[in-house]
Amino acid sequence: MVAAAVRTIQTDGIAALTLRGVGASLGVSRTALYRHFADKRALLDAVAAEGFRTLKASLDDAWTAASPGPRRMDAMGLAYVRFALEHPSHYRVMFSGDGAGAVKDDRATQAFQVLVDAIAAQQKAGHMRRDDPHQLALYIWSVVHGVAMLALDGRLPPTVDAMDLAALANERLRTGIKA
Amino acid sequence: MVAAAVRTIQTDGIAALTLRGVGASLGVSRTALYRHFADKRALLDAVAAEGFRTLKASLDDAWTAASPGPRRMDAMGLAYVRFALEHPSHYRVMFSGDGAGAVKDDRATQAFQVLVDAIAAQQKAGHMRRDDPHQLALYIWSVVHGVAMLALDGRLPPTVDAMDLAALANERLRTGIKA
DNA sequence: ACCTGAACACCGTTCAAGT
DNA sequence: ACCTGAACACCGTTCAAGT
Repeated sequence: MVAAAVRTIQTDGIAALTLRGVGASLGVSRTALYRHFADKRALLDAVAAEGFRTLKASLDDAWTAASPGPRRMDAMGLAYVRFALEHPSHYRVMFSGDGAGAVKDDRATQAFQVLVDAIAAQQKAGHMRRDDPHQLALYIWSVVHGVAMLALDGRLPPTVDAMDLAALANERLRTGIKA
Repeated sequence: MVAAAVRTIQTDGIAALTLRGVGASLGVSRTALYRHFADKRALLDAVAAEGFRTLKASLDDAWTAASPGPRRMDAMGLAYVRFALEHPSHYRVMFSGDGAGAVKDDRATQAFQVLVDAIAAQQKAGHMRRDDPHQLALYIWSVVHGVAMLALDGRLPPTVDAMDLAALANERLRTGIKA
């Protein structure tokens, strides 16, 4: 069900996500979805939860794979933007604003925690200034989220590659918060 | 008409913006709007254009009022985030994704140019590293846009003040791009 | 020129009813 | 337990018709 929803969002955009459509693509009545989800929001929350789960995994992998050193966090920053570019439908739903469901927030917090932990590690290793890790994490999150959203909303000039901007952003970001 | 649309978006959110509602709040039939706007998108484009116009004015004012020096750009960064917080309905519509209308892009480019010009000025004054101003502008835009979007989407912890985060972001941002 | 009412093809959601 | 069809209260949009 969630998979079917993601599929339609991917091909036709989030606005085209309709319970009737999801039902039809599953060969089932529209109202049948109400046996599994309270309403449309609940379906979207499930999509968002799945998104935050795979985002967390991506960040974890990037951090683990990166070799230690002052540039280690760059890998996570790039992985974040890459996730948004490769899963635009998930990403859009994850930050669709409105209200924040409980599940959604839970998963989001876990993904955020990966960032906070990485910051603490870099500080301990003497690679990053010892500001409050939570505040620093919010700042870093803002940077990569900003790059991701501008790219997804088609706000970057056609000549600019989103991942190039992400690389530049990570470079400047690191310079600004180094120890 | 645009004012009526903005009013409803402000009170009830962008999803509740309905042509019938706008018409009713103007004491006019829903279909009457089609004499003035091609469709709903055109109405939203008009809202976005108005938003970009006032954003440009805010940035201009902030830059003009700020005293020269290495910290001069901070005023613009804070003004940007403040605009988003004070005009959330406009801001949401301005970056609602989908497709980019021509008018919308025109105004957006003008607002963006204020940033590019400010960067060039800071570079000339020896306060900022001489990277390509356009790339630098996209980076700075990403930072403030990220802060604004996280704040508007309720993604910041309740304990965190959005303007405080904006101030921290500007501080780290400046450190990362200083000459 | 500007507005109206009816109509069309959609929505999400509810509910009685089926197996 | 799971699904269905009809129904309700909405949408955006079109169009013939009014002044």
